[in-house]
Amino acid sequence: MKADRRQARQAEIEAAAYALIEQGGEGALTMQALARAAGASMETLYRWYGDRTGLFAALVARNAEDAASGMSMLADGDPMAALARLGPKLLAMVTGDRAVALNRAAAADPTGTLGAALAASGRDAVVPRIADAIARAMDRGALGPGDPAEAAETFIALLLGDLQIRRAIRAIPAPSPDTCAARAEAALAALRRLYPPVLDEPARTD
Amino acid sequence: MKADRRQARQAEIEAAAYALIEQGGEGALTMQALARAAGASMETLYRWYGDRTGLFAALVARNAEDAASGMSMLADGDPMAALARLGPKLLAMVTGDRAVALNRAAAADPTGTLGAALAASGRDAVVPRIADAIARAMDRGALGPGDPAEAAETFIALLLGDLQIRRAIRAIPAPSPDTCAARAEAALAALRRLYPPVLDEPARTD
DNA sequence: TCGCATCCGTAACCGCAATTACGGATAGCG
DNA sequence: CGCTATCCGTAATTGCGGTTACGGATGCGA
Repeated sequence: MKADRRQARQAEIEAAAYALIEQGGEGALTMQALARAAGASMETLYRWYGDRTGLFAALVARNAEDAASGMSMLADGDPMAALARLGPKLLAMVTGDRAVALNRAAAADPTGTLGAALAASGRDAVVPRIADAIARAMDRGALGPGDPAEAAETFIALLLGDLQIRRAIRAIPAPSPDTCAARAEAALAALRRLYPPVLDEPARTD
Repeated sequence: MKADRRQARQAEIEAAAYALIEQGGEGALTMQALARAAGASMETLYRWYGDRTGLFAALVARNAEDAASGMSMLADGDPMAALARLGPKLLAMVTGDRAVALNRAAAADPTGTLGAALAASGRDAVVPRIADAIARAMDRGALGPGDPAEAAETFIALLLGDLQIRRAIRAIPAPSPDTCAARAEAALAALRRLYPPVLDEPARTD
């Protein structure tokens, strides 16, 4: 099987895995169920992914790719506008069925491998970008001076709060897009009040 | 077995259960291991708790009792001082090994029973108390006017952030008491800046 | 065309832990 | 003193799902 063909096949398998997860929870993602749903054999699954944890690690990696592609908005343009666009999207993503299922799987993994991968490709990748955007906003005067890393942590705390753990334990349903938008807006407004811009020249829009 | 004797025996069993959890993770809490550690029989465990989920529910209930006893500080005296004392304790509790293990167990429970119990006896019990304290602080002028419930949510978000889910997936170790204290202080300071007290008479101390 | 590698489908194998069953001991109680 | 209820200790039972094994099909290079 040529390399690109195999890439495509893996994408199919992982898509089937996510379909199982989103439909029946991460408990529904058994190797047998995946083999049947993807039309693959056990032998292939184990040859390609090693074991069940490896499969989940691959899912984490794929999720990270998808997430990163939706985050390019942070790179350029008005940083505050970028944060305003990022907030709802990020919130919806981390409280979505996929991310929640991955979190549950990581919580159930005694080795911590999955959790480390999830954190590395998720939070640890996103927060520095947010800190960069905040630093640019501070440079422009759209936010008052301060430690960008600390401000980014505060923003994340305001935006996400404890929603993820509450989702993980099934205490709350997935928030609606409207809820995500409102919460993101409130988080950004609070960030502005915690780092109030100096008065004379509030911001640029270039 | 008389009722009080049985109460004491249950307390022993549940203490043994927590000891197992804190030592080897929630995966180490098997019914057999608990029976041996507590010197109890399978028959008794199943007669008293029904099944494994029932056992965890009992652990949640006991944890809630212990937590509530440490929260009486919110009732009286200076509300801001009460929040200042509560913050580090609450943060240390929800990121402690016990609470994290219960969260993991709830995440692994497909029925959501455990998660509902955990939320009801935990967050849903605490946040209204915090809102009450904030309302009193607003009345006294120690905080500026606003919606106490909303302010309580903000305080929780600032205090806890996403620490719980990161603990659950083993992305971070348990925070030290110093870290808890610093974070709680920062959260309260931020709350003051988001709800700045009016100038003339900042607070009372009665 | 032949041989090899890889894949599919299905069927074992296997360990683990929840759950159930049972015999012996002990305490309250008429 | 027997009787009953409850508990302890240990041993089956059971089901589930990860993992492994194997026979047949398919494609690809020599």
